[in-house]
Amino acid sequence: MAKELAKQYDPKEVEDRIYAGWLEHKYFHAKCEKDKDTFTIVIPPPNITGQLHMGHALDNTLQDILIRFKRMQGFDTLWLPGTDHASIATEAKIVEKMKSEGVTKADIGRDGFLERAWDWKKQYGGRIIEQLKKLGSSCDWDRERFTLDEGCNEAVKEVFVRLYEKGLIYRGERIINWCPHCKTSISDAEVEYEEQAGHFWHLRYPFSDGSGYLELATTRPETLLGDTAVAVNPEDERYKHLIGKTLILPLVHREIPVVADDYVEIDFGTGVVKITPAHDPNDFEVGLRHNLPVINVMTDDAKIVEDYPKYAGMDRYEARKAIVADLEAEGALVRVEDYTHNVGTCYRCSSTVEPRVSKQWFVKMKPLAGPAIDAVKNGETKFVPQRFEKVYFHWLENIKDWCISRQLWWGHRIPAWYCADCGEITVSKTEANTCAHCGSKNIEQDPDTLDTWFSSALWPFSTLGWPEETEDFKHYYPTNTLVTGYDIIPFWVMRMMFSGIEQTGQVPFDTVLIHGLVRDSQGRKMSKSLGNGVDPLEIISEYGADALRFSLATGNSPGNDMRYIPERVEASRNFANKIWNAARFILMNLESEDVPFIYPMALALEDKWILSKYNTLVAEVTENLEKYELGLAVQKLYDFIWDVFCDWYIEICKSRLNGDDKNAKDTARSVLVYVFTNTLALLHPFMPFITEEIWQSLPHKGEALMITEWPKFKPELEFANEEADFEKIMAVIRAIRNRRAEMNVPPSRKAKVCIASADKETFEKGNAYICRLAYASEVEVGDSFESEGAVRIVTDAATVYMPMRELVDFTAELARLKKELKKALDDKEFFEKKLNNPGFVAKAPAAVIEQQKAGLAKVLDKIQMLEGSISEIENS
RNA sequence: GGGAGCAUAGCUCAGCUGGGAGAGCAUCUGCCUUACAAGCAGAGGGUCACAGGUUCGAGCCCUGUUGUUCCCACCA
Repeated sequence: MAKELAKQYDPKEVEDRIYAGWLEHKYFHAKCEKDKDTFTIVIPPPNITGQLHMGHALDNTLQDILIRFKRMQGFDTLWLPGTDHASIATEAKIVEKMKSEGVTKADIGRDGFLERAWDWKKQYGGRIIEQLKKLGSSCDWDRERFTLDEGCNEAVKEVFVRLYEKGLIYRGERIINWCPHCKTSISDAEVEYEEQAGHFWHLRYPFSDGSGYLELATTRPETLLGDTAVAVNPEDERYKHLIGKTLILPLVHREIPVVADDYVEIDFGTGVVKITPAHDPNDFEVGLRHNLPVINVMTDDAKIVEDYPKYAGMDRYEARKAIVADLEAEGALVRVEDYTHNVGTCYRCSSTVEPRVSKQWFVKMKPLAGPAIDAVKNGETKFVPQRFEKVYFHWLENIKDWCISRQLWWGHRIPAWYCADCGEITVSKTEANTCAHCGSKNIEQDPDTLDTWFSSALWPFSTLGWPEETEDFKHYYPTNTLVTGYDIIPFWVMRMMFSGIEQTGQVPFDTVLIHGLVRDSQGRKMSKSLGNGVDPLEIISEYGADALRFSLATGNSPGNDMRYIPERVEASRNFANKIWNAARFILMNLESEDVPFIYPMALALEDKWILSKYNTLVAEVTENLEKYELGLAVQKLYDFIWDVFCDWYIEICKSRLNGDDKNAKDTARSVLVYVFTNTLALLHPFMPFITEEIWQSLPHKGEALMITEWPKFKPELEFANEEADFEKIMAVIRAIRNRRAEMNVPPSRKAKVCIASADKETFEKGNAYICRLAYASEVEVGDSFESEGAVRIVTDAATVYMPMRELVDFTAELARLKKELKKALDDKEFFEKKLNNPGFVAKAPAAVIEQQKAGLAKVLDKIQMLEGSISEIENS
């Protein structure tokens, strides 16, 4: 940065250059320093299909803030990046692309498909990484991982085999959620429910003995083909006597029993439920209890199977129409009613999920859930904010076995082989050639792959080299903070917790920092279909990454959703510009032989004030960051830099900088540089680019701001008395400005300012800048002044007289002073009431009582001065 | 049906362990004061949803009500 700087900050010119510099010096690289405490974050790996969106921008901004903060604090920090193969999402995209070329999976086969998938990964997998760099993410790119890379693959196989051998992974025929579009099973967590308008078809099933009918209702008449019973509640007086009788299933004309089961609600509908074990999870349970046959009526793309020739090949909705028509023809349809109900949909493609009985692999969850619950209950891992523990507990406490097999090709292939001779399963970490049970070579590997979340669940340790006892694993595991959105708790956080505990014996991280969603300016979810998404890259190119990061960090509290408001990014950009200009000012006042700030030096009152303020800022920002109150920290930095440092301190320094006193000038310069560069350090985690750029061009020690030491609170910089004294001067300046504005006096019209105060010493110190900031021609400090024809301004420490006779309306002046007096008397009453309250004096903490007493004393002084001024006017 | 969040200035939101309500934007007034008009100085604007309670003291804690958003469950 040259000494002649542009008036406006141009992030485009700075950001890529600064980032390249950091990379070149390997500042992001974790060196596995054994003597240091570690701070580790593993990135929530974005999908390789993905593009950076606002959610990523928020998530990664928060992580980068924490990592940069801890790095400056001297931790051996590791932010481990990577991407997720996202089996179902990626496979869907590739299939879609193939479709446009007229190619199907069957055409090219498994190997051909995987080849395409890896090409895809090569082409798009790096895209989002480049986008994360634009944001300023200080990830250790040398350690970048991929959920499907060799190491992760090893970890997956290791875990699968371990769990299998412990009996925690099993294969079984269960009812699962099936997506007919993706043609794969999906887990319970991957089903989203949405309300849909539908119908309630009231049907009647005749008794086989011809003794009448039983009426029931269904929302899915096509499943009738698979009915194997009808159920009633055992306590239902209407139907008790019918239990055990048989009915003739309409259309199919199969004989099915009437069974009794508690699951049936007496009060809902007719109190009779058709039971289709193959296509409804509740019915499946009923079926198990009553030993009912399971009849699958649908193919993997939700068409009716060939067993029902009339409907075979129809998809479920076509079949529904046909079946309803036939039921009507057969006289089995009583009536149709409109009905809205919740329908399960696939979280990836939104197709209606078809519950289906199928042979799949499952993880037995109960034994794994217990320790994961305990780890949070006993505080080994805590959620920020804590309320999300409830979500976590709720999921784990009600968890069902996790269906982990997917009928997909892109993913970790299940390491299980089936023997054609003895029918046994061989599970092995390495490629199996012979059946472990009978030695036959006639074995074949399971064609399915694992749920993409199976590998994500291992991410905090698989990425560190586990199951090998690597140096990285020993040094950096367990990790510290996991940063993610609340929507990912059931998919990922929970699974990392039980996997980490089960596999490594330790929780994978000590803190889970939860953030909300970034919504559009109207509070709607950003989505492709609404077209309301905001592209972070466009924002970065228009306003700069720092401005985007700053907006995302400001005014956001953990766990709460936030809206993306364009004006806020603009405000953040303005803030960056403000900092830039403060830097310009300081630079233009520096001289080549500039003196460093070495305490103690001959500090002026205002120097002690700013140092004291800065010192408090250090303590507060550090504490806020340690407590994950990032929004509070950044707000304080904003206020300090803009309102305290720029609007007051810089302005005040101008008189010394423009003056002839060399020592005073040097002191001002060194304090300016000291406070500013250290404040840049505090701001660096939030706005890394501009702070680094400016810091580099100011006098500094060290190579780069991002690796300098985090500022520390220094007792020797605490100046409580000077702070209070200086506030008196500020109050006077503000009061004068206020009065002048009210009287419409332009700044160009200077006036003499006379300050009468018991604390003359303080006001004399401020003489020079009171002149400057209060538009005074000269400032005189004394015990009392000739008041005739003067504007009177009363603060709690001084009475100010400004001789401006021709501008003063004394009637109005008197009214104003009386109004202020009234206000002061009210304040007096407020304090006295408190201090005269025995309960308050007896129970309130001493500090609070002191505070009230001090307040009262100030008000009393003010009242005295106001009364003096009023009587002066009245007597003149 | 169960659970959670939110309700604070015109708008969007902060408000840390309870101690006289804050910011940004918008509005109004006056300023090109040699770092910054993406700026400076000032002003107006709030019964902190409502009703109770605890407390010397409540935006903050407790109970209830209303409105709103979300998550889970799924009565076929």
